[in-house]
Amino acid sequence: MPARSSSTSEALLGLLTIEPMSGYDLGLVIRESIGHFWNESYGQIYPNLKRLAAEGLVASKRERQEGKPDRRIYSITAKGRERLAAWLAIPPQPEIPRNELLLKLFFGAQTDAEVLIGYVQVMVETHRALLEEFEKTEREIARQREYLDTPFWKIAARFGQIEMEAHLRWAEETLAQLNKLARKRRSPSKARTEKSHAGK
Amino acid sequence: MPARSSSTSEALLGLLTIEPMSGYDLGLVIRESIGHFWNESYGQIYPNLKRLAAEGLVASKRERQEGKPDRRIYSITAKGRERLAAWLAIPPQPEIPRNELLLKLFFGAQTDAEVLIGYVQVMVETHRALLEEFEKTEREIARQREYLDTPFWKIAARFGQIEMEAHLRWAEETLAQLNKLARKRRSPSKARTEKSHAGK
DNA sequence: GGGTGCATGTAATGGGTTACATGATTCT
DNA sequence: AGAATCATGTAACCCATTACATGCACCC
Repeated sequence: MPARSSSTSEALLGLLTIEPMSGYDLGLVIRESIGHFWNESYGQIYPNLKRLAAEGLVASKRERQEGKPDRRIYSITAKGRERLAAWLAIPPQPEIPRNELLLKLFFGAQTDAEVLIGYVQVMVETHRALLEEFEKTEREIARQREYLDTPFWKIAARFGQIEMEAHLRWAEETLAQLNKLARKRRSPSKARTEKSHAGK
Repeated sequence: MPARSSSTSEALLGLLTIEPMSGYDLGLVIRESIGHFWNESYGQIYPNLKRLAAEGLVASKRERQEGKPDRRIYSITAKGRERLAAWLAIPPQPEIPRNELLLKLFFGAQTDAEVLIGYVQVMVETHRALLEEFEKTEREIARQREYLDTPFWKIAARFGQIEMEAHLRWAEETLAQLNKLARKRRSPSKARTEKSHAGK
């Protein structure tokens, strides 16, 4: 999506500071750690690891396993840590969001309020589940013995919590609004059927 | 980014229900209406309009202007409205966010807390400005004579407000945390220099 | 004369998801 | 025998940003 530069390889380097891992592991770890604010597919992970290895930013060794296929374990090198540090020193780029729910709501006059209510209700369910996940993550981090990384992981989990709580509050407010609109449209009492076009 | 389907053309169709517009106008309108949750560049707008016209979803006519170049004004057709309605009936896809600030914070143990504090402070400033923008947008919508679209625009503006407020609360909490960490690291009292690696 | 705004486009580039391909082993 | 999990990878596709190209008119 960005015409220049993405932080995919830096995300991989960062995860490898926690522990040496295989590409497969990285995929799993991403999903259950940074997955809520940073995603990577295997189609990105494997080619990126190859490139990182070619640049000497990670080292790899084959590991034999019993009853399972061989794994290629990657670990970050000193050079890789330098690259990660350099990346951390660059101010983060603001994200350009693409929120399809909001887009559909913005054009909500072009459809039935009932449909929109359904979308918001689905969102409430998923965000409630996400909130619980973030809370669980925070408790797990708190339970662990504290080391250098934990305060930062907590900060990320807190972001998710606070944002989900805010979204749920908005959803409640929005559902009330949409219900009012649905009622109004169903009862054409003094309802003026205004043009939806602003016209000239 | 999505391998299949994006809502770019539907966003354009939706905006054309408000008023017939040129591609140039669409770019401007996007920035000042849906720009906070949906962006399109001219490199997307113009080719998409062409495709929409070829499919008969929009009609175009050239408009001569004095002192300015000609404009090609697009308006949505009946077929275009059908397409938009069909799209609105499909549940919105959840967005996969990519938040670089959170990613850098997650790996915060690999750099100085001072640097991270700077990033969060910049975020506070920009989000405060955004909050004001959303509030201004809401006031403007409220001031306008109400028609079919306004309640939905308000809903979108409220989302921005509530989210920005939440982010600012998180930022305050996070700055307090980071300051504690910075102080702790500066004074190596009984500070155990634990390994940042989880090891095996 | 040169910068800025209006206006429409195209091309290069790069990134990301999905789908496909392969193959071993364990469980049912 | 067949499904599921572990594991690594490639290729097709598509989409989005950026940069480039063009040209007119107005203002300083």
